[in-house]
Amino acid sequence: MDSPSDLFDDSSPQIRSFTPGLSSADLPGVHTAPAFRAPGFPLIHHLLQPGGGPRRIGGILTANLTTQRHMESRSLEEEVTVGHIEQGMERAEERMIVAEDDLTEVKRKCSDTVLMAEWSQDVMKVKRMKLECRQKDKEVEEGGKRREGRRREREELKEQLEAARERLQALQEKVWKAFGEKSEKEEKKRKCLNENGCDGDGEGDEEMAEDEEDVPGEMYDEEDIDTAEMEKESFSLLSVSHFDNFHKRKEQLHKDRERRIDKGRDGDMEGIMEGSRLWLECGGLTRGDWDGGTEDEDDEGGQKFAQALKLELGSAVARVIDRVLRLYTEMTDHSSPPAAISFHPSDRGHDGGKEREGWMGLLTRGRVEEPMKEKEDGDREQQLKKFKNGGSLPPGPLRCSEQSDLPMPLAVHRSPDTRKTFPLLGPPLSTNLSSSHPSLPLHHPSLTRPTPLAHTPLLPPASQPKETSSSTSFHQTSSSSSSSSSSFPAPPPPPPPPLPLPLLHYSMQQLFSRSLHHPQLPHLAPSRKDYLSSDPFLEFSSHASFPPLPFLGHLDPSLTRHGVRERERGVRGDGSIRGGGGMDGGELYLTAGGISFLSEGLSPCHLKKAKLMFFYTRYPSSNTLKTYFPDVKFNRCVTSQMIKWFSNFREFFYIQMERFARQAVRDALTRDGATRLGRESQLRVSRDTELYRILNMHYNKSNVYQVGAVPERFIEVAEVALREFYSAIWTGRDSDPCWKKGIYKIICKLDSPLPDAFRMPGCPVG
DNA sequence: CATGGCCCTG
DNA sequence: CAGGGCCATG
Repeated sequence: MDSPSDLFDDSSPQIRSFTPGLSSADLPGVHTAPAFRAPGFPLIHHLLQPGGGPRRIGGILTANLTTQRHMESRSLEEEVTVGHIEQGMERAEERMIVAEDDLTEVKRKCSDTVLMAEWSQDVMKVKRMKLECRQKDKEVEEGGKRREGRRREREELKEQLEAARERLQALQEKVWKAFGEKSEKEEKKRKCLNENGCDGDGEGDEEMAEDEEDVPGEMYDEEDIDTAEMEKESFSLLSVSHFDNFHKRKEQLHKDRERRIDKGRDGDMEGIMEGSRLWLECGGLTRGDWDGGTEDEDDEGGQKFAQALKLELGSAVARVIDRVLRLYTEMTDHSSPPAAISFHPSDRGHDGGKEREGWMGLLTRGRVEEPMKEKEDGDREQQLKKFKNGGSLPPGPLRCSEQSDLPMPLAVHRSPDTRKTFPLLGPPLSTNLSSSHPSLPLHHPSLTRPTPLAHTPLLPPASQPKETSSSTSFHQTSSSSSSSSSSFPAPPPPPPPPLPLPLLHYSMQQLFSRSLHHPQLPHLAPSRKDYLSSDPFLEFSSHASFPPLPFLGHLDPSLTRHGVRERERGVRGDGSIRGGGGMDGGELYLTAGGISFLSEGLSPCHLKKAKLMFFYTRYPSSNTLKTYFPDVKFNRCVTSQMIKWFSNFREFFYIQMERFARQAVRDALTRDGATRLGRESQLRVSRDTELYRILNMHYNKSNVYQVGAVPERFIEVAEVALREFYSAIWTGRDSDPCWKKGIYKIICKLDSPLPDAFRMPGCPVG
């Protein structure tokens, strides 16, 4: 039960426990309300400073008592969600289990079985307590007598907290009995020396110092990191010996510290985040604890573990309390239902962390996609609901109305009072595809027009597409028509298709993000699934070999969220350790702060993705690129490189067009008898032509899109280009030095909106 | 200054 | 075929 692998299982329930009820439609105000706590509210972060606990034996006790006082002074009159406390307790328990594991390791060295047994017993007790708590929660929730129930809840919770605290203290004592051969003071002195700035007994000073560096600035951040760290920690527990692990951590610690020193004091938030990260990074070990050298590991290992343990316990309890408090403050701030507030990363869409980060991202980079996406979901769902209920809008293609309703998908971070918006409907470029080219059938799924037009000949003057041609090149593929609602919540009851499983191997990133816990993504909100039903990419997903593209980007914005965070922090190459080298070329980055998915540079993966994107857009704006490469840290260089990519793509494209056009002209000239027919056939770009083969080879080398999956639209565009080239050459316009410009102009208007799936960070498997 | 196109190179 | 350099354009 308490095997290390259970840690994962143990932690997943709490992820699930709150997410399902969190569909944004149910909580209209959630994503609008600033969920992060009101600025200036002190909470008890100062109690949470990690150094405080381990450095003095009474640390935790002090913290707890202070916390208690704090709680009582606030009197906690507002309702408190049992669930959150439970969550906190679970986490505390997790921590304890981790600690327990550590202890097991130590135990093996110290062979103190008795203590171990006691410890296990205690842990079990806590567990049991937790279970009871959970049961009570359910009872209480179902009871419906909110008011009384809450009051009682609070009482019970308080009691339980007390009990937990006491238990933790007891545990502490036991641990210290076992490992505290050295006196606390000695330990402290030693550490002070290591820290080289502390005047022996100055607890206050120490606390202050710790406050500056290690206090988690935002619980949300801490939580996020915490989870990641837990995972990492647990992971490492499985594979690496503790001491190895600790040494690694130590190294990272050093790096971290260096970086922090480098960065100096600019950016309080960064510092804070770093601090909390640092803390968690070393699994609760205080900085400097491991500076002592490596020889006497076994000797001091016990002590250190005890310290780590103590820290873990202390922080866990403190966190629980802080959670409660935070919850309390939030309850007073907004009247949203308790369930709406969750501190688990998995609902980051509705928690303050996400929101904050979104905003931070906004502030720092002006990127709005990430925060928007969250809202989009809600909006989509709302809209869906609206359709179901009111049915005021006609089902089916609604792009025009949408667009009128939605001025600029990505332009502005809309104010919280979200109107119905559908930013996902398409990238900004979609406007290019207005009916300014009436002669060109706009076949792209998301380019549906108010009235379905019959297919019009591609080439205005000379050539009419023949039946065969239209059957191959122009046939409205079932997919394109069926997904005509591509970027829109489709007709009223769209049965959410089953989530494609292969999703997971789209990129290792997913594996590492949350799939670790639940590969099946059971917490998917329905609104998210709607993407699947309405996304043109379904077309491709249905192909066996097409790994269902990156819906996870939406499903699990934590990826991009990490990206935002890293972005905020301005991670440099030196700060990140390139990890997961063999992972499909993905952008898995191990930074000091955890796994990050933000790529500093561009990988072959990105190139592949860009090529696939070329099927849709030949002239992506830099904004589009930024939108659809959320895992790329865009700087001038990267941006221009990517632009350059597309420039190269175009170049190749046009070269081929010209080549084939010239060939066609030659053919036409040589076999003038069959001119007409020959020319017609030459100017086709159906899927069985050489030109198509070449293009596909180039942009879809690994056949991520199976044959036939390449967007029809692209073939049309290619055909247009080919014919333009042909006619230009035929009429001798190519003598003009810039004869291609006109063609470019035409082609650039034929860009299609990119499927939402491309928003996913990562790499298309192919 | 950003961007795109073209030419050229390795 | 990716990318660098150069130039034109806006």
